[in-house]
Amino acid sequence: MLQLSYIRENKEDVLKRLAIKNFKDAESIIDSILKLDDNRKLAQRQADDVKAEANGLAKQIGEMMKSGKKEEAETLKLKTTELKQHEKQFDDQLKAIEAEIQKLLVTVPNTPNLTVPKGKTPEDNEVVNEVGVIPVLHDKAVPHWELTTKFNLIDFELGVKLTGAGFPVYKGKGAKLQRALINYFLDKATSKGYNEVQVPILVNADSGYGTGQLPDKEGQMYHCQVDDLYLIPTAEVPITNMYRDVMLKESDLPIKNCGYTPCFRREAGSYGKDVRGLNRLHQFDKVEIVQITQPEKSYETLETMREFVCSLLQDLELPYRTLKLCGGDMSFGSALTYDLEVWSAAQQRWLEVSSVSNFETFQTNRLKCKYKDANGKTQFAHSLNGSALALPRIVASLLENNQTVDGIKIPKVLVPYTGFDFID
RNA sequence: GGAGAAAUGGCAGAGUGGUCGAUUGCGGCAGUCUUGAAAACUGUUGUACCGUGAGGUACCUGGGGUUCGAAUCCCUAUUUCUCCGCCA
Repeated sequence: MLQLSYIRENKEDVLKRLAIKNFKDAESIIDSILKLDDNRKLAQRQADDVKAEANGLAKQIGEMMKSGKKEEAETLKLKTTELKQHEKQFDDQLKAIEAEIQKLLVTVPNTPNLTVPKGKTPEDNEVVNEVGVIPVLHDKAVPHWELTTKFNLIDFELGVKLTGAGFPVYKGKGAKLQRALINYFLDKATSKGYNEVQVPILVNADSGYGTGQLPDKEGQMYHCQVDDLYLIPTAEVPITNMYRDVMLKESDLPIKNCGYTPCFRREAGSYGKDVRGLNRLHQFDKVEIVQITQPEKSYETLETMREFVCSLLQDLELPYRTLKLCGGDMSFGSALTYDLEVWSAAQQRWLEVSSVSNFETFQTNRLKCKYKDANGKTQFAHSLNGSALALPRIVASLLENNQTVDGIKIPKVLVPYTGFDFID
């Protein structure tokens, strides 16, 4: 959520940036917000004045009662009854305006960084680099959904029976490979100073609002209505919300957390060949990294996070490319996002495996996560997060890229974790 | 799941209808003393909003109510603790 004072002071800049994100009706919404805020100020002043008067009278009544001037007190009481009605009226008015402002404010996306490329579709994303060698497969090479069946690694049909499409059952070496990747990712993150946390995978609505999934992505999350809890779409939600309503000290920063969780996404509206096999699932595993930093350090931090994720892909010997997302392809709350995509050799396409973003104060404003700087001034911290990494598409490209006529090679770095170096 | 108790500032913990944004201690910050530090002593120390300012308003877990006036009384939600039951 943008800060109202920031919008007021930088209206032109905000509009210019929102245009990069192709946010429709930006000007009319911003104008409505500012106008409502003017009304809010007026309403508060009226409410405060009435309350001040009532408070003063109550104090007088108290003194009169004490000194035995009962009759005078009774006359004053009559006066306050009238004031009370005004008070309620102004209060209701104020509350209504505030609710209206909030309702509009949460629909405004974060302002992108000025270096974000203009554009509307994934085709407009800027390719930052391409690393690694695209493998040339043998004649009989097949996509991963055939390999997982052939080597009995994943049973998609069984998942359909247990739950539905998009909930695969991993078996044998397939299951072990999952565990190996998770452990490898966590070990590497903790070796870089990230503190490992294990968090709930169901969160309440406050947490959903805190990181911006609500109200923007309401329909994308599984919702347990009986208890009004949401299954997390990413560990970002619980991990970042650990700092909701928290006042940090500057010496606490940067905060670096990592955590493994399953992730749940309804993916309403997705279908077709792009969702085959492991390409798009309703439940998948992911290790997430989250940082909270001082504002002036967040972009530097974003780069180190991106480099960290790249190092994982290099270790896994997967060819990848880095994209700087254009305004139209960025998420609601992000100010700058890098996507990392691995090459899927049998499908002949790039698969997104990580998204690394700087949210600046967009989340911390909602979370009310502040810190005291060296001058004793409190201000919002910046929050960042990135996938490091999401498993399914990593598995897809590992299997496809490393297939030989006899079986599948496991990258060296994973062998200590899997206990095998070949699947056949 | 049943019965009871509780929720106050960064922390601990007073406060049971008016003079309470809230005693006190610890912690933090500043100063005195000291070569420096510790100890001791002195002062200071919540957040948000409105107002050019003086100042005003709100907040004692959240929400509602009673009252001229609520941290204090009532209702409700949530959480915690104790006892009982159940249980990976």
